[in-house]
This record gives sequence, structure tokens and C-alpha cells, in this order.
Amino acid sequence: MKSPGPKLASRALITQGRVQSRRKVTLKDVAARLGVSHTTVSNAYIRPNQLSAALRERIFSVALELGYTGPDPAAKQLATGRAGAIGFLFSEELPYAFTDPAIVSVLQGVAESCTRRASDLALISTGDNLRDREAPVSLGHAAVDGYILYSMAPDNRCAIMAQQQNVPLIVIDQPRLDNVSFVGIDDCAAAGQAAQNLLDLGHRRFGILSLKTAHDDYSGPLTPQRRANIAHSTIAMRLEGYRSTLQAAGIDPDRVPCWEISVNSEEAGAEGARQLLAAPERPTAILAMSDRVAIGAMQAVRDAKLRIPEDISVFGFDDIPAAETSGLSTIRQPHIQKGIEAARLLLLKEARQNVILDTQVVTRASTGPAPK
Amino acid sequence: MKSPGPKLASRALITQGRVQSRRKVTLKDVAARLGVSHTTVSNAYIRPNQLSAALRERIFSVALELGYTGPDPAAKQLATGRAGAIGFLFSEELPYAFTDPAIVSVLQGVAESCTRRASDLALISTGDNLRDREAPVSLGHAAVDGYILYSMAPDNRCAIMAQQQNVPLIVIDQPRLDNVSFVGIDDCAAAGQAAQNLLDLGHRRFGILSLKTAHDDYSGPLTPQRRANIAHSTIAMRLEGYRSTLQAAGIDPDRVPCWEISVNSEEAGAEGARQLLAAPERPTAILAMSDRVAIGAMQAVRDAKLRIPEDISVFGFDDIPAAETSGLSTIRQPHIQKGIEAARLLLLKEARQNVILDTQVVTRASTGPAPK
DNA sequence: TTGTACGCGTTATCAA
DNA sequence: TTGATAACGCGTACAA
Repeated sequence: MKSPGPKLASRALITQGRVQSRRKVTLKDVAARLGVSHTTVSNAYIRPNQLSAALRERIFSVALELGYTGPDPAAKQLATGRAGAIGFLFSEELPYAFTDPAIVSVLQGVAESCTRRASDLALISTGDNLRDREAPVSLGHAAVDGYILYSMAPDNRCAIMAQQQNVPLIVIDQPRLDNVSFVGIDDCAAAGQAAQNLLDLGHRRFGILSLKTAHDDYSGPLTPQRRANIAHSTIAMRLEGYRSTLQAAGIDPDRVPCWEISVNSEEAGAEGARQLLAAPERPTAILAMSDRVAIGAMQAVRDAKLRIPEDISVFGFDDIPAAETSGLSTIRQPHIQKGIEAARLLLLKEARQNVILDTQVVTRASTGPAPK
Repeated sequence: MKSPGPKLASRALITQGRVQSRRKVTLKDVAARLGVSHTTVSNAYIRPNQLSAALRERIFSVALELGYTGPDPAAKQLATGRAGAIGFLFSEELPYAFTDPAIVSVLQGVAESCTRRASDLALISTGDNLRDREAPVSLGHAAVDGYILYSMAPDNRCAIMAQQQNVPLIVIDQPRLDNVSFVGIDDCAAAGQAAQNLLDLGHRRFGILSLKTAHDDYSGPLTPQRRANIAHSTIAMRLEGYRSTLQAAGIDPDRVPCWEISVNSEEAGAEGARQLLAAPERPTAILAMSDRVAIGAMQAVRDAKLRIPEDISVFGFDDIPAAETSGLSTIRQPHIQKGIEAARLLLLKEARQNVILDTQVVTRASTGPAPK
């Protein structure tokens, strides 16, 4: 590299017997080629009015010729402190974000706000990270200006670390944090409406399908002990909504069978429903904490040669797109809006605030009057 | 900052009359606090066996106390040249990635490979970027180790720039690039199978619903001129597959009505179907280039009081989840596998290769014997 | 096992 | 309008 001279960018250097990919083209190369300082080249990209239009043109044309594709993002970020991207943090495995219709909708909303604000979006999976206590947790490798924490357990170490770090934070659904903006719904009231809707239809024998309450992979009856130690507040709130509403109607919630499933999927919902149906006093109404679980439950009910809603009513939670095609009665929550609001709050650096969005009861063919 | 001394991380500095958010905690702060060099702290994170376990423990505990959350990603990347993330580049608006079931599935596959290789995933929308020719295009702000180009037009400036840059690249679907690995399907053969399937059912009068062929927002009959200048090779291939198969069966493809729609959506598919149905010789079979379009078309057919498949057969392309619930016959392509393969090739830095995945004809209730 | 010195590519400050 | 110089935070030979 002693005499650079005119050099085409598409060349690879052969050095010391092995092919070495060419050195990255930098600001400096462009500057050297033109005989100007590298500051001037930088200005050409960032402050167009700090130099003559003619020079700017020449700079861009040389850049093109040399294969310079603009300031290196990492270097730029190191110098400015800004990343131009936000991180979406969640505790499931990465692919899950594209499997669960509810998250996909939230992400759609986040993406809308990102587009409007010219920000990129990085998806970061943290995992449960409760084991490996010794390994220092990192918030992914991603360089971002702030994080959206999506429905994470309060004891998730990444969530804790995110708070320690001095970056902007927004929480969706959970956990509730001091000094951190929150976007969510009133889970307790919404679940209560679901239960009330079935009560109004005359149902008295209920079964509940709960989502996971702890970090184990437990699947089985929700014991009182487990109920007292629910890690996710949304789950706790929904359960509380179901129970208090039933109790107000004179039903002892402790005698309502409740099956906890370890993963939010149709299969798990079907399994849970089979368990509830096998109870001595078969329920006439099933309250499920998610639509996916509810849809699985519907399938299990039909497989058991029972009719919906004549024999059994099923009520979901979420109103994902599949709920409509399945004819599932459910609680609609504004997933997209959640994402829009969260990203907006984050990107606009709004002051701390709680945004509680409205939910809505949606009745379809999966619920009907209690039998007999 | 003359005498740092013991300083709590949760303090904010008040300087020159205004609140200034505290300086970021760095490796150096942790090192200074312990009286060791910053290299040692760095080693604690990167090379655990380069220092005593006891010291490592002390370092982590001081880090926790000071609120140090690990090496700054930007600085780390600048120093190592690695980002720990890959970029997924596509030309629609960012939210579209969560709207289109096909992309969502591809992303699920990408995410699976990312998880396995401990890489993050950044979504980057480039837009059509054909206007604004003067503004220097950038590949988003994201700092990534490589890009997956998803179904982009060959003349997309970001795609061109990505090639100039010296970063690893993988293309899904299009464009075919020299020296760049490719993951996709045989669109021509697959489309041909769709057409053949309908021919075998006795159909002779066809209508085609084409996806957009150019960068305008044109919606209308696909003129011969437009057909000769299709920007997206997948579209061109599918059309060629339809046409050549029909021609081989003695049908003049130039006389087969073909309606081009500008956006891949159910609504646009419905509108296109209405146009085809209004033709003097109403088709008995509609070939749609995507399931979303096909599902919209099915709705339009039913709205026109025509029966599926007795009066009209509809054949889709993609086999998205909704195709099954809609009973749509279609071409199944392995979306998830596409993503898995592309990310795997990228992360493993495999040598250039073409991966052509298998497709499959899936017949459901939307197709049947030709009427009469 | 620990520390010194330098480089990574850019932006920002300030003087020319 | 342009250019020299100093950060930005970290990784890593190399030396101690």
C-alpha cells in the first residue's frame, strides 16, 4: 500500500500467500484521493451546506468510484452516541417473535413508529436467563438507543440490567417499573368482563386455562402455592379478574378447576382442555388466557364429541386474527396500538407516563347459553 | 472529575447550571475502582482464563455496583470488526414485514439460525429508493456483519450498494447476483405445475392475477410492453411458467387475460378478480401469484354469486397459513426453510452456492373440474 | 498474570 | 469554506 494511486474497489489484495479481503474503504481514503481533509468528506455527508455543491458532487463521485458506502455505523455511533435503532427485548427464543400472532402485531405497531421516525428495529431475545447466574448478562450485541421491554418477568436479569444502564426504556405489559413509562391494558378488568359475559349466559361451572406462572416448565393444576407466587403480573391480574368476578357471582373461585400450561400454544391448550373435561363436574364454560390456548381447547372439545357452544362455551383473550376465523369469543386488545405507543414514547423521549389502552369484549360463535 | 473517588452509578452530575446525564460507565471506571488496568477488566469478559477466578468475581461485583453493563457494542464492534448481528433487507415499508405471512415465516427461519449462532437480527427497510437519486443511500443505520437481501429489485440502489460494500451477502428469491449465494425456488416450474393442475381438471379458459411488475403504482391489464420489462425476476418466472404451460396445452397465452395489481393484498386480489370476471369470455380458472391475492379473489368470486370450485377454480401461490383455513389450492414453498438456509449460509460464511428448495402442489377445495 | 500503547472510523471543536 | 486535533470505548499485540 505504499503508492495507493488509482485503485479500483473491486480488487482483492494478495498478501503473504493468502487472499486477504481488501481493507475497508474509509472516509480517509476518499479524502486522500481528492487531496482534501477527511473532515470535509464527513461534512459532505452530514452538513451539506458546509461546503460547495461542486466539491460535494466530486466527493460523492469519488466515493462511488472507490466503493465507499457512507460512514461506518459503528464508528458513527461511537462518535455521536446515537445508534439510530431501538431494541425490542423479550424473553422467549428469537423465532417465537414470528410465531405468536400477538407479538407480530405488536411489532407491526413498533415498526410503524420506527418508520415514521427513521429508526431501525433490532429484535433481541434474552431468554429466561435465570440459570448461568455467574455469566455476566449482556443486552444482546445490538447497539441501540433504547429498549422496549415486552412482557418480561420482573426478575429477568436483562430487564434489571436495562434499568441500571442509562438508556431510555419503555415497558409493554410488564413489569411495572418506577420511572419507566408503561404501555398496557387493564388485564384484571378485561378478564373480569370475560367471566361476566359467561355468567350472564347462565354458566355456573367454569374451568380456567392459565398461562405459565413461573420459570419452571410445570404443567398441571394451578396449586394455591403457585398462585401465590406468580412471576408475571399480567397472568396474576387476569386470574384475579376471573376469580373476583366469579366470586362476586357467588361461585367459590377455589373450587374452580384451573390448569396451568407451560407454553402458549394450541397443542398445550388442547391438552389443558382435555384435563378440564375429565373433571368430575365437567365445566360448561372454559376461560382461556390466550386465543391460541382457546383455539386448541376448542379443538379438544370437538375431539371429545362435545358441541360448541351447546355443550361447552370457550372464551379467549387477545383477539388475534385466527380468533375471527375460528369464531372465538374473546377480549380484544389493541396489539398494534401497543407497539405504536411504546415506540413513539421511546423515540420521542416523552416524559414518564402510563398508557392504558382500551379492551373490548368480542362475542362470536364459541360462546352461548349454558346447557339445560 | 478531578478526584473520581468512589462514586455511585446512580448519580447524575449537575454541571454548568443544567442537569447533565451522568457519563457512561466504562471499562476504565471499573478498572480504576479496583486499581487494575482496563485490559484486565476486558479480559474478565472475553478471556476468563487469563485471570484468577477471584479477581474475575471482584470485577463483576464492582461492575454491578457501578452499573457497568458490559462492553459498549459500538466500541466493541469498531475494535473487532464484528457486529454480532445480521441485517434483513427488504424494499417494503418496515411494518409490512409483520403484515405479510410469507415474510413472517421467512423471518422465523432466519431467527432460528440466528439463535443457534448467537446473532441478533436487525430489520432494515430500504424502500424503493428510485427517486432521490442525489441523496447518498445508506444501508440503514444498523451495524451488522452481513445482509440478507429479501426479494429485491435488481435496480434497488441499496442492493447495489450492498454489493459494493465488502460485507457478506445472501439473496433470497431475487436478484440473482454473481458471486452471491442464492436461496430460492424454481418459480417457473412451480407456476407451471399450478397451471398444469388446472389443465388436468379440464380448464381451458384462464385468467391470471399478476403481482406488480414495475416500480410504478400501476394497476390494470398487463400489457405486452410491461411484460417485456418486468423488474422482479420471480414475477417474470411465474408468469413464464403459467404462459409456457398453457401454450404447451394449445392455449395462446397472449389471449389469456392478465391483470396486474400494485400491492400484494386481499383487497387488490378481489379487485383484480372482479376485472377478470367482467371479461367477455369469463375464465373458469384463476391463477394468482400469491395466496393473499387468491384469497381476495375467492371472496370476489363469491360476492359475484359464483360457486367455488363449481363455476370457478382459484389457484394460489405460497401456502401461507390462511390458505389452509380458506381451502385454497396452492403451491407450497418452504418459507421457514428459506430463512434458515439464508441465515445459515451467511453466519457460517459458506462459499457461494445456490440453494433451490422444493415446492409442492397442494390441492384443496378451491379447485375442481372445469364446468360443463 | 497484568499493564502500556496503539488502532478502529467517525464526529466535534476550534482555529485558520 | 477548510483543516488539524482531540475524543468516543474497547481489543490486542507486546512487553513487563
